[in-house]
Amino acid sequence: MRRDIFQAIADPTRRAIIALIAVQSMTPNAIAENFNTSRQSISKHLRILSECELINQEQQGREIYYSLKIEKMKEIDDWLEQYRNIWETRFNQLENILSRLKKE
Amino acid sequence: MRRDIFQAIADPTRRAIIALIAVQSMTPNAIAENFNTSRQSISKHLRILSECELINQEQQGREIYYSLKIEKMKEIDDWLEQYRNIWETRFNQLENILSRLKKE
DNA sequence: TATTTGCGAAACCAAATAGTTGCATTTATA
DNA sequence: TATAAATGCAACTATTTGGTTTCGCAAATA
Repeated sequence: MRRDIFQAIADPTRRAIIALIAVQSMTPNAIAENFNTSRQSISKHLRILSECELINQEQQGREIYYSLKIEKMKEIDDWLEQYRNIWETRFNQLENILSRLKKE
Repeated sequence: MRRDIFQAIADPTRRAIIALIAVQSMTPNAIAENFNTSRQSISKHLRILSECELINQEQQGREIYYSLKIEKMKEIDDWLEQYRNIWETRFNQLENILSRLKKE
């Protein structure tokens, strides 16, 4: 069973959940209100996000507040780093070509 | 059928293919040599990457050279932007707290 | 020309996924 | 105390996924 951050963000519903709880912690019910799917399916997504260590949960009485572990999102950023180098190099090369063309 | 860049990078084999062809364009056979899976399964991954518009292909005789559309990777970076703001803010807040503690 | 090579596509299969329904448990409230 | 609300979990289902095997086609080569 693959359980990494790339798996976590592959599903559009999970990306939407991430966007919601990035702003403020929310209960499963409150999250589910934003989708036209059942509360249980949201709970399953939350479990997956939890297994990927992408979210925190805090029990408050009978409610559980979920929030985003923002630092985990940085892992994607780290992975992207190698490609960012490539596209910036290409962009600079393009700039050089353009400025050379301009001079001629 | 979901076919977006997040789907594309969800699979570890596809991430490895992306890493390979980011450096230089390669044929399916050459790519497959780097994995212990069949050429056909690599071809299927290439088709998915193609449907996500993540790769270019260039026919050369009977060989097809695949390369990464690096600018497409930037889409992930754009999506990350919103979260980058959050984690940088939090980091700055932490820094402020630390420097205040230091002064006291 | 006959054979080999590189490739994509189709048919098939097992496992994973996303969703549902139906519980059980704990906490709040009438 | 009885009931309602918030939640997680298990069982089940349909669909998707990643892989294999087999095939056909076009290009290279003997």
